[in-house]
Amino acid sequence: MVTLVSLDSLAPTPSTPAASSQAGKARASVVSKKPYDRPAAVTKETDAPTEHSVPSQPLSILNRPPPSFPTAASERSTYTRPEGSAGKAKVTAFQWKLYDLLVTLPLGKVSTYGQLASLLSSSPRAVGSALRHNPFAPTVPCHRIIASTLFIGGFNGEWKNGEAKNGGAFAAGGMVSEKLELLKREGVEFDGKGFLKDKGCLWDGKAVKEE
DNA sequence: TTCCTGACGATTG
DNA sequence: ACAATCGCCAGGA
Repeated sequence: MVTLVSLDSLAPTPSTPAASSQAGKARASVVSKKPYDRPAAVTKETDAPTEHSVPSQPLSILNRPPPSFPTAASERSTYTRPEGSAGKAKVTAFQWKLYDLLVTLPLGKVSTYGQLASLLSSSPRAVGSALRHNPFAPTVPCHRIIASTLFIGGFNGEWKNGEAKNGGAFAAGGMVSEKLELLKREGVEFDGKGFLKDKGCLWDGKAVKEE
């Protein structure tokens, strides 16, 4: 059993909403140059963090009973995402496929967007997109997915970019902190810059048989 | 339908 | 070693 440590230190801040918004999406109607989508520089366009009217959902996924993951087709056909969660109400076929794959990822291991994409004959971007809409966390362990660089990556909509690179301390945001904590409990640790310590924790891609 | 945006990854400068 | 581009493909508007 998992004894949940109290995560009082987690999710203390309302977090800066900056990154998730379209940072510098220069409305490229004429596509000669695409502004790359990395929210590297924090633009202060969105400066209305004061409200955050989302007390309905506790910030910590860890303090919430794990949602059940429907496996029967009949249940899936009627399933709708809870209000407030990202994405459309209906879970798409691709997403079910991805979630099915994810639940075979062994505890104590991590995978990458690229690896999942490869296994599904899709693209890493599509995988990331589907993961961010995962309504079944942490039952469907999207927290075990990191970037191919072994960087911790994102969680629950937040993405901590390579700010770790600058030698500066890697300051994970609230949600990413939870991802780190979840993984830590599973025996997967990251260094001070947000990179996976032990490459041995990488998944070999083989599903676990549940006999 | 068409267009455009992403929790990415590999290449190129 | 970095930073900026390009390609990918699934979803949403």
